[in-house]
Amino acid sequence: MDWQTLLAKAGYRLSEPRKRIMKLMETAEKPLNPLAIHRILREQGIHLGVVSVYRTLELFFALGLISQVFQADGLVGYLPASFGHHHFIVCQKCQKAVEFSGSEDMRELVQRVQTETRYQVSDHLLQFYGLCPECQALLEAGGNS
Amino acid sequence: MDWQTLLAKAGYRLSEPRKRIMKLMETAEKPLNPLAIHRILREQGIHLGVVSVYRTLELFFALGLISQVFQADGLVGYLPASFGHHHFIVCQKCQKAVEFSGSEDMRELVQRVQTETRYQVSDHLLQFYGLCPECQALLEAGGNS
DNA sequence: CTGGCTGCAAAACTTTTGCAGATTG
DNA sequence: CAATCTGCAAAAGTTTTGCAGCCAG
Repeated sequence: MDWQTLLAKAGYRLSEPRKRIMKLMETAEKPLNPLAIHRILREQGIHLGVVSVYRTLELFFALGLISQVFQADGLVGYLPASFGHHHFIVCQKCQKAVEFSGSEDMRELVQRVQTETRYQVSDHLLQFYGLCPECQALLEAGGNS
Repeated sequence: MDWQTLLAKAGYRLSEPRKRIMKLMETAEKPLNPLAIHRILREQGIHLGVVSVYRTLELFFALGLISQVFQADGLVGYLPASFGHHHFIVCQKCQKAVEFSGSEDMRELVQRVQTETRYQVSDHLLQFYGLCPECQALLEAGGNS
């Protein structure tokens, strides 16, 4: 089911601002926060109220259309969410992020942590930080700055 | 090496506000953000400028004395950091958090992700959310609200 | 003593709220 | 058309900056 259908089924309208924001999110490679989205759209000549950006992101997030990503510097951004668990790896140089699949590998760890801490684990947050292929190549090519 | 020595070696002074804040952090069970720390200390009759709290936390974090914790609702708080990698499990009911050890179990996963994404992994963020023993007991006792 | 540190005030920035008017279904 | 949605304005909340005076080493 595409997001427009999902939105409609949940009783929401397909407005122009929502279309614009989703279109941007769909192509986003880096985590975007509300003000960044507002700024980028404005640079493209699309002027939305900041408030609408906040409200739209809140809605999309509640509907599970986008995920929150925690950046190494503590800021929080959004990225489009595919289904299932959402784990991202973020490039520390260019911020480009991609999703990777699978929390299957974590079952053992979850077991161990439950035994060790006596907490009952119900969810987890897992992100990796590193270098994307492009930035690795740049560094190897000698762009060592 | 204790934090006071570490602070001194790094060329910083051991001021009263810093002592107060570290004393609070050392006993913190839940992630605390700057304003919360300011509020708690004020409730204890200790009045610091909000600014000092921000600057002190920034310093402690830079020195690795405290860690950032990402809460399920997207807010960021601080907790004391023991050494090595800092992984926390946070209670979704009372926010109490404890550290758990070991990223050894993640080696395989890191390998797989590196192959899958072609990113070079250098760091990771791993947190669990769940129920602490106390909150589990409360729920079982019938406090099902 | 003296350079770093605190805390005030104020500015800058981010996020939320209330409401009139535009827009979607 | 009617209810939802947008966007402005303004408020509320958070974080940063500048600076005078204080204090740890």
